[in-house]
Amino acid sequence: MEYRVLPHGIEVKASCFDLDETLSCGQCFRWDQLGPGNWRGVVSGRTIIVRQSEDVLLLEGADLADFQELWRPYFDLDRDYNALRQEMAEHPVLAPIVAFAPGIHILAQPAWEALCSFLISQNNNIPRIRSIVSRLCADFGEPLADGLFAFPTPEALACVTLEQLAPLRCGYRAPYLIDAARKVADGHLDLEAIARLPLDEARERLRSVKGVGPKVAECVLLYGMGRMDAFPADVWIKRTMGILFPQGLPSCFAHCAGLAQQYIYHWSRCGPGREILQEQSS
DNA sequence: TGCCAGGATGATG
DNA sequence: CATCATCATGGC
Repeated sequence: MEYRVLPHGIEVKASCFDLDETLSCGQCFRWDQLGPGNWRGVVSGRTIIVRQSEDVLLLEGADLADFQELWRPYFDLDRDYNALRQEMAEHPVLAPIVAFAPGIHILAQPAWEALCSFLISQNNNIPRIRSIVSRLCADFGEPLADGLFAFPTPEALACVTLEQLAPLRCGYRAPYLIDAARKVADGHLDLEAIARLPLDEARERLRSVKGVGPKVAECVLLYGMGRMDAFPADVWIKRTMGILFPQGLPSCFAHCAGLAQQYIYHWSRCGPGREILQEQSS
C-alpha cells in the first residue's frame, strides 16, 4: 500500500479495494454516496469525503495524522486482500460469490457505534437502519460542520429516557440502546477489553447486553472489534446463509470467515444469489 | 392487506 | 434442545 501527502488530502494506492462495494454492502450505515466512487462519512467524530478512481483513493481534507491513526486502519488498508481473495477464488462455491464484489474490505468501525448500529439492525431493513442511526446522531451526537453529527457517546445515551428516544422510531429496540449505553458508561462493559478477549469469551460478554443475540454479537466482533474470525463458518454460513459447501469449507474460513460471510451476504442480497437461493429453498 | 427486513426474547413441547 | 408468537416500524 503506497500513499502520499497532498495539499488537499491523502492519496492512497489500494489494490483489491472498491469503495462503492465496501460502503454499500451492508456493513456500515453512516456513509452517503455523493456519486460513483464518491462518498461522505463521519467516523470517530471526523468528517471526510473519499473519492476513488481506478485503484487510487483520495481522502479529501485528511492530514497525515488522520490517515495513520484513523483512515488507514478504518479502511483496513494494510491487509493483503489480494491473497485472501485469491484463496477464496479457488473454491468452487465461493468463487462466483467473491467475483460478484471482489473489492470489499471489512471496515474497522468504532466498537460502540457498531454495537448500536447492529442492535438497531435486528429484524430491520438497511434504509430504515440508516435513517434511525442518522436521527440518533442528530438528536444526541455532537454537531460537526456541514450539518453532520458525531456518533453519540455512551455517556450521552446513558441518561436518555425512552420518551426522548421515541422520535427515533426504532420501536422495541430503544431499551436495548439504553441498556447498552448504561453498561458501557458505568464500566460494566469495557468494549476495548472485550475486543482483546478470546473469541468465545468476547461473545459471552457481548451477549450480556439486552438485544444482543448470536447475530448481533458476531457483527460487533467483526465490524467493531476487528475479529476477522467472527461468524464461525461451520455453524453460521451453512445454517443461516443457506449456502451449502459439498466439497467442505475452504481453508480461508479459518482466518477470515467474517470476510467470506460479508461476501456471501452481499451476493445473496444484491447479486445472483437472490434467485439461486430462492430456487434452492423452493 | 399482508409480508418482509442484517433477530432476540420468553414461553412452551 | 427445537419451535413459536411476539415485539415496532415503514416500504412495498
